[in-house]
Amino acid sequence: MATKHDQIAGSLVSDIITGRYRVGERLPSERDLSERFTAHRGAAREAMKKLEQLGLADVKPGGARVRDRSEASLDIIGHLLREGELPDPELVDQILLVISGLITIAARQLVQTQSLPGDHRVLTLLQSLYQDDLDRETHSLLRLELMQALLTGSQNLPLQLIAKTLFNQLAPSVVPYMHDQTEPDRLAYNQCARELELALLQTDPNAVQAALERFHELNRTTFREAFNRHSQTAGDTTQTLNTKSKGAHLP
Amino acid sequence: MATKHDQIAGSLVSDIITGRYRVGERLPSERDLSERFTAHRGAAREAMKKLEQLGLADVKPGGARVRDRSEASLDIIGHLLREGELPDPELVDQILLVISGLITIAARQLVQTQSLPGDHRVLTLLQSLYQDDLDRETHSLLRLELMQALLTGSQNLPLQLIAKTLFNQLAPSVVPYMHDQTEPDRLAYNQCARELELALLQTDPNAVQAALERFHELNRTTFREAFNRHSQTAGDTTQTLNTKSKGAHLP
DNA sequence: CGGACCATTGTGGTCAGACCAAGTCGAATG
DNA sequence: CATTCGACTTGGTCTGACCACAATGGTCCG
Repeated sequence: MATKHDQIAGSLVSDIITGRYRVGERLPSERDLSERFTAHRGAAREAMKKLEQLGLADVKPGGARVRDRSEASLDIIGHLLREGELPDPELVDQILLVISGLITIAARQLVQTQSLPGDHRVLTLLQSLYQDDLDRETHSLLRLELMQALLTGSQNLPLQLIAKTLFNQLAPSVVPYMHDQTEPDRLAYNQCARELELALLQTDPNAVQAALERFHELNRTTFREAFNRHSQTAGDTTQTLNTKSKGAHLP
Repeated sequence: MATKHDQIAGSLVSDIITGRYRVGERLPSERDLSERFTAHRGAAREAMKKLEQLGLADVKPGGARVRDRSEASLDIIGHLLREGELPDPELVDQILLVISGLITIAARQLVQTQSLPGDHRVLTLLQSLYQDDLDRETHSLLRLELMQALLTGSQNLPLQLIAKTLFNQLAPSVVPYMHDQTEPDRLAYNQCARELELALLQTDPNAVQAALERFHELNRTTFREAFNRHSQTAGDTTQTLNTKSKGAHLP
């Protein structure tokens, strides 16, 4: 069992995110909550603290009120993804779009600030991606490492922090569906790896961006396929949080 | 006077950010801190909570340890900017670069998902920017509103949250230097506003990006000038609380 | 009858002191 | 010398109380 304040916070976060409390509405008082959850007030207090930290509520003497979602912290993304039985595909797509964009920015900054040495991490990784004898998992990992390397190479701290935050929130909701993904299009990946390599060596930001755009499009479709396959088989799960039966008998 | 836990947290954050504690090193215990600041342990506890929330420390039974900066939350940016007597120009530049990139992503998504009606907020704002009889401040505000409108128009929640977070952290450290900025290059702005308008109406993502790139470059230089001017005249500010003397009287 | 004023009440904010479980670290032991 | 074990420290939680401030509703005055 989670701690008391985690229970309370989780319940409140869920209630707010799903819109059971309207924006501006008053939240229950700490004393109310502590009674309802048979906890001491400190627990309720910590829960409210968490809500405030997430930017979901505005807590001050006299009462706590619900904030607009657009005023929230980036950390609510994880909760939004976790809310339904399946992550909202549109939200996932938006996140992927942003991550792609961030990586592109990083890559552009990478080539614009310095001409990278031939043994730069990014180039090494790209060459590894050429190999034809990689299994799917290794290929996935290398792609991830490549993105990570581009971000690190940018030397742009805010950029790295944003990307890490986004990724950390996305990963837990998405990894379960990635295990048996379809075979990626190696040919396309190889081609686009070569493009990227060339663009990097020529320090041409626009070419880098173009190559990355293709790369991200590949990733996106690869992911979409795996995800869609799962969302089809999850059509009739009406349970809340336990005993997920994925009765899959499609034609 | 700030609250006790704010004092403690501020002190610790500053110490960590400036590197007075090395990564992995143990932080003082809550009981130590509460004694040193003549505060209740709860205050020290809340301070540690804040450190954990900022991702600066890893606090668990047995002791709290300093985390690597790359593991931190995006919210440390504000503290990093606030740390010196003047914000680190390089960091500011990185942030501006990221914000620019985010807005570009937003604009691309805006034109790719829907052809916008002629009376869309963004277009209205662009037309306002044409006018020649705007004073500097109005022009600034309109530019800000334009960026805001692009972000909102993207309908991309993660994107909006990130941009808002970044901007909110940057603003307080930067606004003081923006009041008497130099006159912006109206001609260039107007030209690039027209470009952007055309690109938006044609729903051409690449043209939108190109126009925005020019726009951001203008903003960046406008800002840089104002900022540089101040960093020159800030040689002899010896207030604050430690009377930092920075010699620096170059030709 | 309407509006300004004020005390009561409830709220979050803080404090004090205690106990518990988990981690730390050094001493005793094989 | 390596391992184990136990005392000690640390954060985590709980209890209960007091404080300052905001909200609320009633009262009083115009």
